[in-house]
Amino acid sequence: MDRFDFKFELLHICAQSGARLGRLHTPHGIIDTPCYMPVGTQATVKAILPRDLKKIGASIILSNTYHLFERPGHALVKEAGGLHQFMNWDRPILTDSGGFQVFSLAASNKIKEDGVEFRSLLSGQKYFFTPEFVMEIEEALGADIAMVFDECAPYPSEYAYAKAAMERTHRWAKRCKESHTRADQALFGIVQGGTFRDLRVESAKYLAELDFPGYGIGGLSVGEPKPIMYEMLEELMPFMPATKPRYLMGVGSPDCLVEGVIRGVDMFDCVLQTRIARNGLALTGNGKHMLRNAAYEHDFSPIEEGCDCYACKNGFTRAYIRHLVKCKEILAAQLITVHNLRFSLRLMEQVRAAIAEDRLLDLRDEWKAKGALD
RNA sequence: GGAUGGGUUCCCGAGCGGCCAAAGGGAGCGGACUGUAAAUCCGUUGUCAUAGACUUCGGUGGUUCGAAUCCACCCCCAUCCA
Repeated sequence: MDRFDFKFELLHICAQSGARLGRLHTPHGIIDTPCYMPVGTQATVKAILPRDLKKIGASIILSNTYHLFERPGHALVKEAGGLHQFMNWDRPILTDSGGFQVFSLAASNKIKEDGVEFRSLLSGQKYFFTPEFVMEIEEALGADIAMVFDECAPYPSEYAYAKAAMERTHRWAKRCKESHTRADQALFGIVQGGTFRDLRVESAKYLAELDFPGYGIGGLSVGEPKPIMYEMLEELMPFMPATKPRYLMGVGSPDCLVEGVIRGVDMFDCVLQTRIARNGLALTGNGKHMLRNAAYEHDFSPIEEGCDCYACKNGFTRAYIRHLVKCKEILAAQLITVHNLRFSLRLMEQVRAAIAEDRLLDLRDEWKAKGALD
């Protein structure tokens, strides 16, 4: 494809909260921000059809470089015509770089200056990921947005280590940028720096200079208390280019989504919604409901009164879903997944509307009072 | 009627003199889950209770310092033989 202009329109800033309302243009469509991106690690958002993802308003989904590299292999995805065609999803896709896997599977990996040596947990095979190789994979996958290969320091980390990981991430970001060739794919840099303010600021500044079309904020929500994550966001945000989208990686729960938006985040992704769905936990406007629990045995109301998801609109009751969960029926995962995703996407729709009306803090407080953010 | 194998805590099922309130599953109950090694994982499940105490292994007796475990009789169940 020809060069694509990944224009990010900053439409409005909430007078009450400072939250940003925007619109990101990609080859496969426009994304209204702030947005929540459902995660489809293995080229599928678990337990839901692409058709239904579209229906509930998912404008972009995530997939994973590391997983697809291992299975089925990026060459195969390329042979299929790219990830969109392979998984039958014609809206935007963002691929994570595998940097998080380096961190989350650290026991079996060696981090070196040039890249990371992986011992695959799937096959036992050894691989060596360099920034250049990751770019090759991500280009073969062909997502609208690719992430640079980064190193995500765990929490807690020593200052020296967080600094070293951040600096390595910076060098890798530069190398990613230099080796990235697809003009129809945006490459986002990733801010690191652990839980250290000065590092976060330094990282934001450094990456801003590299001039990426968008920026991930990585290494947060990795076990640190929420106030620390919020503080880091507040510290680094003034140094993020205002005209570029900001993507808080791996976040989050309803409360983190709202608090993130208030602190200037434009994009989020999180596996929580789909994972807890498969474990019987539903998100609602008055808090989480563990539908497996005996409390719902005779509860013939929908997961959430007034919800417009397929499960809630079509007579699927809590009692029935509890039955399905207890029987480990696949339909339980499907129904709760569609609900949790719709809940989160609707939450973001409402957040966007509130930004436009300069009342996001009011909305946050209303939700808090109702328990929606518990 | 005879032979053999069995009857264990909600269920299945180990245990075969003390380390047994009794392995392991299942089921039940509860919890966790935030760039997905996750339709996963963890806890709990006799009673009262802090410790600790008390009642359990078909029934009744017995042997023993001590029995789910050994003995006797009885009651059930399964298979086979008449």
